Amino acid sequence: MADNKMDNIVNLCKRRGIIFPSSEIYGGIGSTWDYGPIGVHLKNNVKAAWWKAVVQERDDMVGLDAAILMHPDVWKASGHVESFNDPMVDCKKCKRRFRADHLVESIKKDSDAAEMKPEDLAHLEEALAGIMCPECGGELTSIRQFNLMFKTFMGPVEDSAATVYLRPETAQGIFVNFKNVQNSTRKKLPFGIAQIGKSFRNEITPGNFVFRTREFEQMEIEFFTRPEEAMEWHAKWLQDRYNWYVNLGINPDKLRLRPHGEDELAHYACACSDIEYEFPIGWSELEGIANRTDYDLKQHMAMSGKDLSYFDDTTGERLVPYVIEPSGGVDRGLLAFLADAYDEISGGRGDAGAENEIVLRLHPRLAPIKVAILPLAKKGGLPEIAHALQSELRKHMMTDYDEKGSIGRRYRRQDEVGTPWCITVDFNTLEDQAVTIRDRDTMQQERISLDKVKSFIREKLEDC
RNA sequence: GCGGGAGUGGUUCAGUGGUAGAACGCCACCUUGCCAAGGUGGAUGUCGCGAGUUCGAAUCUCGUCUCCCGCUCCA
Repeated sequence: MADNKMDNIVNLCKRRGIIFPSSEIYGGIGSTWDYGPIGVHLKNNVKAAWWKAVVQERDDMVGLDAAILMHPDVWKASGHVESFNDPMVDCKKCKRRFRADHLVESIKKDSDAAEMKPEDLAHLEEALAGIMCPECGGELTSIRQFNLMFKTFMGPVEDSAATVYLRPETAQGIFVNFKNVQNSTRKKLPFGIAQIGKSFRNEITPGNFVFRTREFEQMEIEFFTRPEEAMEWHAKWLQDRYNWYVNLGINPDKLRLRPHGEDELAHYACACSDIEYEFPIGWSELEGIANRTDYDLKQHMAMSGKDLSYFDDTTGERLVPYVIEPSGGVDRGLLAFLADAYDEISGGRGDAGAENEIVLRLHPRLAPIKVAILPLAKKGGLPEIAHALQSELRKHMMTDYDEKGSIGRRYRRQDEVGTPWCITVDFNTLEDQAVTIRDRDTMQQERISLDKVKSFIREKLEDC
Protein backbone atom coordinates (compact mmCIF):
# COMPACT_ATOMS: atom_id res chain seq x y z
CA MET A 1 0.00 0.00 0.00
CA ALA A 2 1.74 3.05 -1.27
CA ASP A 3 0.66 5.50 1.34
CA ASN A 4 3.99 7.04 2.10
CA LYS A 5 6.37 9.08 0.08
CA MET A 6 9.25 6.63 0.18
CA ASP A 7 7.05 3.87 -1.27
CA ASN A 8 5.83 6.20 -3.96
CA ILE A 9 9.39 7.05 -4.89
CA VAL A 10 10.40 3.39 -4.97
CA ASN A 11 7.42 2.63 -7.23
CA LEU A 12 8.17 5.50 -9.55
CA CYS A 13 11.79 4.40 -9.74
CA LYS A 14 10.81 0.93 -10.82
CA ARG A 15 8.08 2.01 -13.23
CA ARG A 16 10.22 4.53 -15.02
CA GLY A 17 13.53 2.66 -15.06
CA ILE A 18 15.34 4.72 -12.48
CA ILE A 19 16.17 2.07 -9.89
CA PHE A 20 15.32 -1.65 -9.84
CA PRO A 21 15.69 -4.20 -7.05
CA SER A 22 18.84 -6.15 -7.82
CA SER A 23 18.59 -9.76 -9.06
CA GLU A 24 14.85 -9.41 -8.94
CA ILE A 25 14.03 -12.51 -11.00
CA TYR A 26 15.72 -14.56 -8.29
CA GLY A 27 13.68 -12.90 -5.60
CA GLY A 28 16.13 -10.09 -5.05
CA ILE A 29 19.19 -9.92 -2.84
CA GLY A 30 19.02 -7.96 0.35
CA SER A 31 19.21 -4.24 -0.04
CA THR A 32 21.03 -4.03 -3.32
CA TRP A 33 19.70 -1.96 -6.16
CA ASP A 34 20.42 -1.54 -9.84
CA TYR A 35 20.26 1.77 -11.63
CA GLY A 36 18.10 1.52 -14.73
CA PRO A 37 18.23 3.29 -18.11
CA ILE A 38 17.07 6.57 -16.58
CA GLY A 39 18.72 6.19 -13.19
CA VAL A 40 22.17 5.63 -14.62
CA HIS A 41 22.07 9.11 -16.12
CA LEU A 42 20.86 10.63 -12.89
CA LYS A 43 23.66 8.95 -11.01
CA ASN A 44 26.28 9.95 -13.56
CA ASN A 45 25.02 13.51 -13.46
CA VAL A 46 25.29 13.65 -9.68
CA LYS A 47 28.86 12.40 -9.87
CA ALA A 48 29.74 14.75 -12.73
CA ALA A 49 28.32 17.74 -10.85
CA TRP A 50 30.38 16.81 -7.81
CA TRP A 51 33.54 16.30 -9.82
CA LYS A 52 33.09 19.62 -11.57
CA ALA A 53 32.59 21.45 -8.29
CA VAL A 54 35.43 19.87 -6.34
CA VAL A 55 38.06 19.17 -9.02
CA GLN A 56 37.47 21.02 -12.27
CA GLU A 57 36.65 24.40 -10.74
CA ARG A 58 39.38 24.43 -8.08
CA ASP A 59 43.11 25.02 -8.08
CA ASP A 60 43.73 23.13 -4.88
CA MET A 61 42.17 19.79 -5.83
CA VAL A 62 43.17 16.85 -8.00
CA GLY A 63 41.41 13.58 -8.79
CA LEU A 64 42.20 9.93 -8.29
CA ASP A 65 40.68 6.53 -8.99
CA ALA A 66 42.25 3.87 -6.79
CA ALA A 67 41.63 0.13 -6.87
CA ILE A 68 38.98 -1.46 -4.68
CA LEU A 69 41.30 -4.30 -3.67
CA MET A 70 44.21 -3.15 -1.58
CA HIS A 71 47.05 -4.68 0.42
CA PRO A 72 45.56 -6.27 3.55
CA ASP A 73 47.94 -4.27 5.74
CA VAL A 74 46.15 -1.12 4.63
CA TRP A 75 43.18 -2.13 6.73
CA LYS A 76 45.31 -3.03 9.72
CA ALA A 77 46.95 0.39 9.54
CA SER A 78 43.65 2.19 9.05
CA GLY A 79 42.14 0.51 12.09
CA HIS A 80 39.32 -1.12 10.16
CA VAL A 81 40.37 -4.69 10.94
CA GLU A 82 40.02 -3.82 14.60
CA SER A 83 37.15 -1.42 14.76
CA PHE A 84 35.04 -2.87 11.98
CA ASN A 85 34.75 -6.04 14.02
CA ASP A 86 31.87 -5.44 16.35
CA PRO A 87 31.44 -7.86 19.24
CA MET A 88 27.70 -8.26 19.78
CA VAL A 89 25.57 -10.01 22.38
CA ASP A 90 21.84 -10.62 22.38
CA CYS A 91 19.48 -10.77 25.29
CA LYS A 92 17.89 -14.21 25.37
CA LYS A 93 14.77 -12.82 26.95
CA CYS A 94 13.86 -9.50 25.33
CA LYS A 95 15.90 -10.13 22.17
CA ARG A 96 17.57 -6.75 22.21
CA ARG A 97 21.08 -6.56 20.86
CA PHE A 98 24.06 -4.78 22.36
CA ARG A 99 27.69 -4.16 21.64
CA ALA A 100 29.59 -6.17 24.21
CA ASP A 101 32.30 -3.56 24.69
CA HIS A 102 29.79 -0.75 25.14
CA LEU A 103 27.91 -2.82 27.66
CA VAL A 104 31.02 -3.52 29.70
CA GLU A 105 32.04 0.12 29.53
CA SER A 106 28.72 1.45 30.68
CA ILE A 107 28.51 -0.91 33.60
CA LYS A 108 32.09 -0.80 34.76
CA LYS A 109 32.78 2.76 33.77
CA ASP A 110 34.95 3.53 36.77
CA SER A 111 37.29 0.56 36.65
CA ASP A 112 39.28 -0.85 33.76
CA ALA A 113 36.75 -0.07 31.04
CA ALA A 114 39.17 2.30 29.35
CA GLU A 115 41.39 -0.63 28.54
CA MET A 116 38.53 -2.60 27.09
CA LYS A 117 39.25 -3.09 23.42
CA PRO A 118 36.57 -4.50 21.14
CA GLU A 119 39.02 -6.97 19.61
CA ASP A 120 40.11 -8.40 22.93
CA LEU A 121 37.44 -11.08 22.95
CA ALA A 122 38.69 -13.25 25.78
CA HIS A 123 39.02 -10.27 28.05
CA LEU A 124 35.61 -9.00 27.01
CA GLU A 125 33.91 -12.31 27.60
CA GLU A 126 35.45 -12.42 31.04
CA ALA A 127 34.35 -8.89 31.86
CA LEU A 128 30.90 -9.67 30.61
CA ALA A 129 30.41 -12.53 33.08
CA GLY A 130 27.54 -11.78 35.40
CA ILE A 131 26.29 -8.84 33.36
CA MET A 132 22.60 -9.03 32.58
CA CYS A 133 20.52 -7.29 30.00
CA PRO A 134 20.25 -3.61 30.97
CA GLU A 135 16.74 -3.44 29.55
CA CYS A 136 15.03 -6.42 31.09
CA GLY A 137 17.62 -8.15 33.25
CA GLY A 138 17.59 -11.25 31.06
CA GLU A 139 20.49 -13.55 30.32
CA LEU A 140 22.87 -12.61 27.50
CA THR A 141 24.25 -14.84 24.77
CA SER A 142 27.95 -15.28 24.29
CA ILE A 143 29.77 -12.79 22.09
CA ARG A 144 29.42 -13.04 18.35
CA GLN A 145 31.65 -11.19 15.92
CA PHE A 146 30.16 -9.04 13.23
CA ASN A 147 32.77 -8.17 10.66
CA LEU A 148 31.74 -5.16 8.66
CA MET A 149 34.30 -5.80 5.93
CA PHE A 150 33.67 -8.14 3.01
CA LYS A 151 36.43 -10.71 2.71
CA THR A 152 37.56 -12.47 -0.39
CA PHE A 153 40.62 -14.25 -1.72
CA MET A 154 43.32 -12.99 -4.01
CA GLY A 155 44.55 -15.87 -6.13
CA PRO A 156 42.75 -18.78 -7.73
CA VAL A 157 43.29 -21.40 -5.02
CA GLU A 158 41.31 -20.38 -2.03
CA ASP A 159 43.22 -21.91 0.82
CA SER A 160 46.64 -20.78 -0.32
CA ALA A 161 45.54 -17.34 -1.42
CA ALA A 162 45.86 -14.17 0.56
CA THR A 163 42.77 -12.82 2.25
CA VAL A 164 41.86 -9.43 0.90
CA TYR A 165 39.03 -7.09 1.70
CA LEU A 166 36.65 -5.12 -0.43
CA ARG A 167 37.36 -1.59 0.69
CA PRO A 168 34.93 -0.22 3.29
CA GLU A 169 35.84 3.33 2.33
CA THR A 170 37.62 4.91 -0.61
CA ALA A 171 39.68 7.15 1.64
CA GLN A 172 42.56 4.72 2.12
CA GLY A 173 43.25 4.65 -1.61
CA ILE A 174 43.93 8.35 -1.30
CA PHE A 175 46.15 8.12 1.78
CA VAL A 176 48.39 5.42 0.34
CA ASN A 177 48.78 7.51 -2.80
CA PHE A 178 49.52 10.74 -0.96
CA LYS A 179 53.20 10.69 -1.90
CA ASN A 180 52.55 9.66 -5.50
CA VAL A 181 50.06 12.42 -6.02
CA GLN A 182 52.10 15.08 -4.31
CA ASN A 183 55.26 14.16 -6.20
CA SER A 184 53.60 13.96 -9.57
CA THR A 185 51.46 17.10 -9.28
CA ARG A 186 53.90 19.23 -7.21
CA LYS A 187 50.94 20.42 -5.13
CA LYS A 188 51.68 22.46 -2.02
CA LEU A 189 49.65 22.45 1.18
CA PRO A 190 46.81 22.94 1.43
CA PHE A 191 45.54 20.69 -1.32
CA GLY A 192 43.13 17.84 -1.65
CA ILE A 193 42.47 14.63 -3.55
CA ALA A 194 39.01 13.70 -4.73
CA GLN A 195 37.76 10.25 -5.56
CA ILE A 196 34.50 8.60 -6.51
CA GLY A 197 34.13 4.87 -6.14
CA LYS A 198 32.38 1.84 -4.76
CA SER A 199 32.77 0.77 -1.17
CA PHE A 200 31.42 -2.25 0.65
CA ARG A 201 30.22 -2.74 4.18
CA ASN A 202 28.51 -5.77 5.59
CA GLU A 203 26.03 -3.62 7.45
CA ILE A 204 24.04 -5.33 10.13
CA THR A 205 21.11 -3.11 9.31
CA PRO A 206 20.89 -2.02 5.69
CA GLY A 207 17.67 -0.65 4.28
CA ASN A 208 15.49 2.30 3.50
CA PHE A 209 15.83 1.91 -0.25
CA VAL A 210 19.25 3.14 -1.41
CA PHE A 211 19.87 5.02 1.83
CA ARG A 212 21.95 2.27 3.40
CA THR A 213 23.16 -0.55 1.21
CA ARG A 214 26.01 -3.00 1.51
CA GLU A 215 27.51 -1.95 -1.80
CA PHE A 216 27.52 1.80 -2.23
CA GLU A 217 29.36 4.56 -3.97
CA GLN A 218 31.24 7.31 -2.21
CA MET A 219 32.39 10.75 -3.22
CA GLU A 220 35.30 11.47 -0.94
CA ILE A 221 37.77 14.28 -0.55
CA GLU A 222 40.88 14.11 1.57
CA PHE A 223 42.07 17.67 2.00
CA PHE A 224 45.59 17.98 3.41
CA THR A 225 46.40 21.02 5.50
CA ARG A 226 48.87 22.26 8.07
CA PRO A 227 47.63 21.05 11.47
CA GLU A 228 46.90 24.52 12.77
CA GLU A 229 44.73 25.32 9.75
CA ALA A 230 42.71 22.15 9.87
CA MET A 231 39.65 23.40 11.70
CA GLU A 232 39.48 26.50 9.54
CA TRP A 233 39.36 24.29 6.47
CA HIS A 234 36.86 22.05 8.16
CA ALA A 235 34.50 25.02 8.44
CA LYS A 236 35.15 26.07 4.85
CA TRP A 237 34.45 22.64 3.46
CA LEU A 238 31.32 22.28 5.53
CA GLN A 239 29.95 25.46 4.03
CA ASP A 240 31.17 24.53 0.58
CA ARG A 241 29.49 21.16 0.60
CA TYR A 242 26.28 22.57 2.05
CA ASN A 243 26.19 25.13 -0.76
CA TRP A 244 26.68 22.42 -3.34
CA TYR A 245 23.46 20.71 -2.35
CA VAL A 246 21.58 23.99 -2.29
CA ASN A 247 22.94 25.02 -5.67
CA LEU A 248 21.68 21.77 -7.13
CA GLY A 249 18.19 22.52 -5.98
CA ILE A 250 17.87 20.97 -2.53
CA ASN A 251 15.46 22.90 -0.35
CA PRO A 252 17.57 24.57 2.40
CA ASP A 253 14.74 24.07 4.88
CA LYS A 254 15.37 20.35 4.58
CA LEU A 255 19.10 20.65 5.19
CA ARG A 256 20.85 21.13 8.49
CA LEU A 257 24.31 20.86 9.95
CA ARG A 258 24.92 18.73 12.97
CA PRO A 259 28.23 18.50 14.81
CA HIS A 260 29.02 15.07 16.23
CA GLY A 261 29.25 14.57 19.94
CA GLU A 262 32.52 13.10 21.16
CA ASP A 263 30.92 9.75 21.84
CA GLU A 264 29.90 9.22 18.25
CA LEU A 265 33.17 10.05 16.53
CA ALA A 266 34.71 7.40 14.33
CA HIS A 267 37.99 5.91 15.50
CA TYR A 268 40.00 8.11 13.16
CA ALA A 269 38.33 11.47 13.71
CA CYS A 270 38.75 14.24 16.27
CA ALA A 271 35.85 16.30 14.94
CA CYS A 272 33.02 15.70 12.55
CA SER A 273 29.97 17.53 11.32
CA ASP A 274 27.19 16.05 9.31
CA ILE A 275 25.11 17.61 6.63
CA GLU A 276 21.69 16.11 7.22
CA TYR A 277 18.68 16.02 4.98
CA GLU A 278 15.09 15.45 5.99
CA PHE A 279 14.39 12.27 4.04
CA PRO A 280 10.93 10.71 4.02
CA ILE A 281 12.36 8.46 6.75
CA GLY A 282 13.38 11.48 8.84
CA TRP A 283 16.53 13.51 9.32
CA SER A 284 19.52 11.46 8.26
CA GLU A 285 23.10 11.96 7.26
CA LEU A 286 23.85 13.01 3.75
CA GLU A 287 27.52 13.77 4.08
CA GLY A 288 30.06 13.85 6.88
CA ILE A 289 32.89 16.35 7.10
CA ALA A 290 35.50 14.93 9.45
CA ASN A 291 38.82 16.06 10.76
CA ARG A 292 40.88 12.88 10.52
CA THR A 293 43.95 14.63 11.88
CA ASP A 294 47.27 13.02 10.92
CA TYR A 295 45.96 9.65 12.09
CA ASP A 296 45.89 7.88 8.74
CA LEU A 297 49.17 9.12 7.32
CA LYS A 298 50.93 8.33 10.58
CA GLN A 299 49.41 4.88 10.75
CA HIS A 300 50.56 4.15 7.20
CA MET A 301 54.02 5.49 7.97
CA ALA A 302 54.27 3.12 10.91
CA MET A 303 52.86 0.11 9.06
CA SER A 304 54.68 0.57 5.75
CA GLY A 305 57.88 2.08 7.08
CA LYS A 306 57.68 4.73 4.35
CA ASP A 307 57.97 8.42 5.01
CA LEU A 308 54.74 10.18 4.13
CA SER A 309 55.63 13.51 5.68
CA TYR A 310 55.52 16.75 3.78
CA PHE A 311 58.41 19.16 3.42
CA ASP A 312 57.35 22.77 3.53
CA ASP A 313 60.04 24.64 1.62
CA THR A 314 58.80 28.05 2.71
CA THR A 315 59.39 27.30 6.37
CA GLY A 316 61.93 24.51 5.98
CA GLU A 317 59.72 22.41 8.18
CA ARG A 318 58.86 18.73 7.83
CA LEU A 319 55.37 17.80 8.97
CA VAL A 320 52.62 15.27 8.66
CA PRO A 321 49.53 17.08 7.34
CA TYR A 322 46.14 17.01 8.95
CA VAL A 323 43.25 15.82 6.81
CA ILE A 324 39.78 17.24 6.38
CA GLU A 325 37.47 14.68 4.85
CA PRO A 326 34.18 15.64 3.23
CA SER A 327 32.67 12.25 2.50
CA GLY A 328 29.36 11.94 0.72
CA GLY A 329 27.34 9.01 -0.54
CA VAL A 330 26.38 9.05 -4.20
CA ASP A 331 23.33 6.87 -3.70
CA ARG A 332 22.29 8.75 -0.62
CA GLY A 333 22.74 12.09 -2.34
CA LEU A 334 20.79 10.84 -5.32
CA LEU A 335 17.99 9.77 -3.00
CA ALA A 336 17.93 13.23 -1.46
CA PHE A 337 17.76 14.85 -4.89
CA LEU A 338 14.97 12.45 -5.85
CA ALA A 339 12.98 12.97 -2.68
CA ASP A 340 13.41 16.71 -2.84
CA ALA A 341 12.38 16.84 -6.49
CA TYR A 342 9.41 14.55 -6.05
CA ASP A 343 6.17 16.47 -6.40
CA GLU A 344 2.76 14.91 -6.53
CA ILE A 345 -0.11 17.10 -7.66
CA SER A 346 -3.51 15.64 -6.91
CA GLY A 347 -5.97 16.41 -9.64
CA GLY A 348 -3.19 17.25 -12.02
CA ARG A 349 -2.27 20.55 -13.61
CA GLY A 350 -4.10 20.07 -16.86
CA ASP A 351 -7.79 19.99 -17.59
CA ALA A 352 -8.13 16.29 -18.20
CA GLY A 353 -8.51 15.64 -14.51
CA ALA A 354 -5.71 13.23 -13.88
CA GLU A 355 -5.81 11.53 -10.50
CA ASN A 356 -2.25 12.14 -9.48
CA GLU A 357 0.35 13.90 -11.46
CA ILE A 358 3.95 13.22 -10.55
CA VAL A 359 6.54 15.81 -11.45
CA LEU A 360 10.19 15.25 -10.70
CA ARG A 361 11.49 18.78 -10.32
CA LEU A 362 15.12 17.83 -10.72
CA HIS A 363 17.71 20.47 -11.31
CA PRO A 364 18.32 20.55 -15.08
CA ARG A 365 21.95 19.62 -14.60
CA LEU A 366 20.86 16.43 -12.84
CA ALA A 367 17.95 15.60 -15.12
CA PRO A 368 18.55 12.27 -16.89
CA ILE A 369 17.00 13.58 -20.10
CA LYS A 370 17.50 17.24 -20.89
CA VAL A 371 15.04 17.56 -23.71
CA ALA A 372 12.31 15.42 -25.23
CA ILE A 373 11.20 15.91 -28.81
CA LEU A 374 7.55 15.27 -29.41
CA PRO A 375 5.94 15.51 -32.83
CA LEU A 376 2.34 16.57 -32.36
CA ALA A 377 1.19 14.00 -34.91
CA LYS A 378 2.64 10.90 -36.53
CA LYS A 379 2.02 12.23 -40.00
CA GLY A 380 2.53 15.21 -42.27
CA GLY A 381 6.30 14.95 -42.05
CA LEU A 382 6.34 15.92 -38.38
CA PRO A 383 8.24 12.82 -37.18
CA GLU A 384 10.91 13.47 -39.81
CA ILE A 385 11.48 17.02 -38.63
CA ALA A 386 11.52 15.82 -35.02
CA HIS A 387 14.08 13.12 -35.77
CA ALA A 388 16.30 15.60 -37.56
CA LEU A 389 16.14 17.93 -34.59
CA GLN A 390 16.95 15.11 -32.23
CA SER A 391 20.01 14.04 -34.17
CA GLU A 392 21.30 17.58 -33.95
CA LEU A 393 20.65 17.92 -30.22
CA ARG A 394 21.79 14.48 -29.12
CA LYS A 395 25.42 15.28 -29.88
CA HIS A 396 25.33 17.73 -27.00
CA MET A 397 22.90 16.36 -24.46
CA MET A 398 20.74 13.42 -23.54
CA THR A 399 17.53 13.51 -25.55
CA ASP A 400 14.39 11.45 -25.89
CA TYR A 401 11.88 11.06 -28.70
CA ASP A 402 8.26 10.08 -28.16
CA GLU A 403 5.38 9.97 -30.62
CA LYS A 404 3.18 7.49 -28.76
CA GLY A 405 -0.13 8.62 -27.32
CA SER A 406 -1.63 12.03 -26.84
CA ILE A 407 0.58 15.03 -26.31
CA GLY A 408 -0.63 15.44 -22.74
CA ARG A 409 0.26 11.86 -21.90
CA ARG A 410 3.70 12.39 -23.33
CA TYR A 411 4.25 15.48 -21.20
CA ARG A 412 3.26 13.39 -18.16
CA ARG A 413 5.79 10.71 -19.02
CA GLN A 414 8.58 13.25 -19.29
CA ASP A 415 7.51 15.00 -16.08
CA GLU A 416 7.83 11.73 -14.23
CA VAL A 417 11.50 11.40 -15.07
CA GLY A 418 12.23 15.08 -14.59
CA THR A 419 12.86 16.18 -18.17
CA PRO A 420 13.10 19.99 -17.94
CA TRP A 421 12.17 20.80 -21.53
CA CYS A 422 9.85 19.31 -24.10
CA ILE A 423 9.88 20.40 -27.71
CA THR A 424 6.84 19.90 -29.88
CA VAL A 425 6.93 19.88 -33.63
CA ASP A 426 3.51 20.88 -34.98
CA PHE A 427 1.91 21.61 -38.33
CA ASN A 428 2.93 25.26 -38.11
CA THR A 429 6.52 24.14 -38.02
CA LEU A 430 6.18 23.32 -41.71
CA GLU A 431 5.45 27.00 -42.35
CA ASP A 432 7.48 28.96 -39.80
CA GLN A 433 10.39 26.55 -39.21
CA ALA A 434 9.84 26.96 -35.48
CA VAL A 435 8.95 24.71 -32.57
CA THR A 436 7.39 25.09 -29.14
CA ILE A 437 9.53 24.61 -26.08
CA ARG A 438 7.64 23.83 -22.92
CA ASP A 439 9.15 24.30 -19.45
CA ARG A 440 8.49 21.55 -16.93
CA ASP A 441 8.06 23.80 -13.92
CA THR A 442 6.53 26.98 -15.27
CA MET A 443 4.49 25.23 -17.97
CA GLN A 444 5.36 28.23 -20.11
CA GLN A 445 5.62 27.70 -23.83
CA GLU A 446 7.98 29.53 -26.07
CA ARG A 447 8.16 29.53 -29.83
CA ILE A 448 11.75 29.10 -31.03
CA SER A 449 13.11 28.97 -34.54
CA LEU A 450 14.46 25.52 -35.40
CA ASP A 451 17.99 26.73 -36.00
CA LYS A 452 18.09 28.42 -32.58
CA VAL A 453 16.90 25.47 -30.49
CA LYS A 454 20.34 24.08 -29.82
CA SER A 455 21.81 27.31 -28.50
CA PHE A 456 18.62 28.07 -26.59
CA ILE A 457 18.79 24.83 -24.59
CA ARG A 458 22.53 24.96 -24.13
CA GLU A 459 22.31 28.46 -22.72
CA LYS A 460 19.63 27.38 -20.29
CA LEU A 461 21.79 24.48 -19.16
CA GLU A 462 24.79 26.73 -18.60
CA ASP A 463 22.80 29.32 -16.73
CA CYS A 464 21.73 26.91 -14.06
C1' G B 1 21.21 -13.62 14.12
C1' C B 2 16.27 -12.23 16.90
C1' G B 3 11.23 -10.24 16.68
C1' G B 4 7.12 -8.43 13.63
C1' G B 5 4.73 -7.82 8.70
C1' A B 6 4.17 -9.24 3.65
C1' G B 7 4.62 -12.20 -1.12
C1' U B 8 -1.64 -12.52 -6.87
C1' G B 9 0.24 -9.10 -14.56
C1' G B 10 4.66 -3.24 -15.13
C1' U B 11 2.12 -0.52 -10.69
C1' U B 12 -1.82 -0.45 -6.85
C1' C B 13 -5.01 -3.95 -5.09
C1' A B 14 -9.64 -7.36 -4.92
C1' G B 15 -10.43 -12.37 -4.62
C1' U B 16 -11.50 -17.33 2.47
C1' G B 17 -12.28 -24.46 -1.30
C1' G B 18 -15.31 -24.66 -7.44
C1' U B 19 -13.12 -21.60 -14.87
C1' A B 20 -7.61 -16.02 -11.87
C1' G B 21 -10.15 -10.40 -11.70
C1' A B 22 -10.26 -4.79 -11.66
C1' A B 23 -8.16 0.02 -12.17
C1' C B 24 -4.13 2.48 -14.04
C1' G B 25 -0.02 1.56 -17.25
C1' C B 26 1.68 -0.89 -21.94
C1' C B 27 1.00 -2.34 -27.51
C1' A B 28 -1.82 -1.81 -32.46
C1' C B 29 -5.37 0.82 -35.32
C1' C B 30 -9.04 4.82 -35.68
C1' U B 31 -10.02 9.60 -33.94
C1' U B 32 -7.84 13.98 -31.80
C1' G B 33 -3.78 17.62 -32.08
C1' C B 34 -0.45 21.41 -26.85
C1' C B 35 -1.02 19.10 -21.14
C1' A B 36 -2.95 11.56 -18.23
C1' A B 37 -9.58 12.88 -23.95
C1' G B 38 -12.57 9.01 -26.68
C1' G B 39 -13.38 4.32 -29.48
C1' U B 40 -12.04 -0.76 -31.07
C1' G B 41 -8.84 -4.65 -30.49
C1' G B 42 -4.56 -6.90 -27.91
C1' A B 43 -0.45 -8.66 -24.74
C1' U B 44 1.15 -9.57 -19.84
C1' G B 45 -0.08 -14.36 -13.99
C1' U B 46 3.25 -21.82 -13.40
C1' C B 47 -1.17 -16.57 -7.45
C1' G B 48 7.19 -16.71 -4.04
C1' C B 49 8.76 -22.14 -3.95
C1' G B 50 7.90 -27.37 -2.24
C1' A B 51 5.09 -30.96 0.00
C1' G B 52 0.38 -32.38 2.35
C1' U B 53 -5.22 -32.50 3.05
C1' U B 54 -9.18 -32.68 -0.73
C1' C B 55 -12.94 -34.91 -6.27
C1' G B 56 -10.93 -29.92 -6.52
C1' A B 57 -6.15 -25.20 -3.22
C1' A B 58 -4.47 -18.24 -4.74
C1' U B 59 -7.68 -19.78 -0.54
C1' C B 60 -6.67 -24.89 4.61
C1' U B 61 -1.91 -27.41 7.00
C1' C B 62 3.38 -28.01 7.28
C1' G B 63 8.02 -26.72 5.51
C1' U B 64 11.07 -23.40 2.85
C1' C B 65 12.81 -18.97 0.32
C1' U B 66 12.66 -13.89 -0.36
C1' C B 67 11.56 -8.97 0.61
C1' C B 68 10.02 -5.04 3.97
C1' C B 69 9.94 -2.75 9.10
C1' G B 70 12.52 -2.60 13.98
C1' C B 71 17.31 -3.99 17.20
C1' U B 72 24.33 -2.42 17.03
C1' C B 73 25.62 2.16 12.31
C1' C B 74 27.08 6.13 9.33
C1' A B 75 28.07 7.58 2.97
